[in-house]
Amino acid sequence: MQNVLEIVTWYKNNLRDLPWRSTNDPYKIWLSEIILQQTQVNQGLKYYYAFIEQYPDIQSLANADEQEVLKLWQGLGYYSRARNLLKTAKLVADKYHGIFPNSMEEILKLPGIGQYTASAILSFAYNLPYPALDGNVFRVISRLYNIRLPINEQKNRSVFLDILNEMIQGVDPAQFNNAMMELGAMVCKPDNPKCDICPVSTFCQAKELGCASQLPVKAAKAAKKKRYFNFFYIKYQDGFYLIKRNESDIWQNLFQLPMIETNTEVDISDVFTMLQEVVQLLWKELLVSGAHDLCYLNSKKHLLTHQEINARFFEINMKEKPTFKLENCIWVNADSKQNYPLPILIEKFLLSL
DNA sequence: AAGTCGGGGCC
DNA sequence: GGCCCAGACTT
Repeated sequence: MQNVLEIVTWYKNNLRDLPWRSTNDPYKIWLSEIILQQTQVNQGLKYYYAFIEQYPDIQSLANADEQEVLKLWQGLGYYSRARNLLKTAKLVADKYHGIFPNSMEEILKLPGIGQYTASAILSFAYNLPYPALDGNVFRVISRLYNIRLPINEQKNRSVFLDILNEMIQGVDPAQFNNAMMELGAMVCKPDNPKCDICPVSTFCQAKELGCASQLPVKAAKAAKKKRYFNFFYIKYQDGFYLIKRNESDIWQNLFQLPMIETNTEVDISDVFTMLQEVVQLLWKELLVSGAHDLCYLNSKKHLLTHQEINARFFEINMKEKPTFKLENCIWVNADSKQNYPLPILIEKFLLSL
């Protein structure tokens, strides 16, 4: 295909001199690919040098301990990459005699290596014709061929791979993959693509249609759900009740004020209904379950995740006829940036009394 | 299929 | 402030 030749030729004349491009040592290729997952080249470069210096080959890495590796990884983010790096080093050292496997089937079994990284290693280290489909390549292909299928939907992946498998025929696989990513990183950028210097602008359908900036398409993420946690501060004698959360949700196993969750903001007229449910919950805990999950504060820290939690507290005095007072209700809006631990939510409420 | 893991660069 | 980056993994 003509556009492939243009891209590869452009790459040969304009490539950045990056250390992992002047080797086909599978260890160095693999290391660079792990470091560069979701990481820009400029950010990953110094970590690559540090790792190569500290661990010049896979055996030396396999002998390292996890804390040492994590220390070297510090600041890069996505720390499971570092843990998987060590796991794979040990695996390759032990089960593959220190030689990186060279088949798709074997390489995909290694921790931290998915479809992209497997293809990258197989092409860069062993020159096998597997197209590497990363964020750059998704963008280049979607623009070149005006493909408006969302790139974050798994079912569309094969559309891109089919095209790439055609393109990679007859050219050097390593150069092809490098060229596509380099084009995406340096020219066909997310914002302000440099179409004026692009070697394939005359082949590009997005360029022709003037819609490059709108590609690639990503399916909208589902709207964040709001959850409404209606807490009841139920006084009894000198104390009040806490009840344990289950383990399949946020704040796993933490104790909290008895609570009814709703998916909309409750009307004050619903409070009595909720209160009846809460009292049933408490009685069930007290009488049926033997109060295993009742009644004291657990200080373990579990942080709020991405969901937006709206917490409302109702003060109930069980000595009298159950009542609530509006002036004793407070709202706590905890968003993902604030990361309120549950104990702090409860504390805020108790301090406000 | 959706959620999670991060720090940095860019608009 | 939102999106993106040489994605993989768990639920």
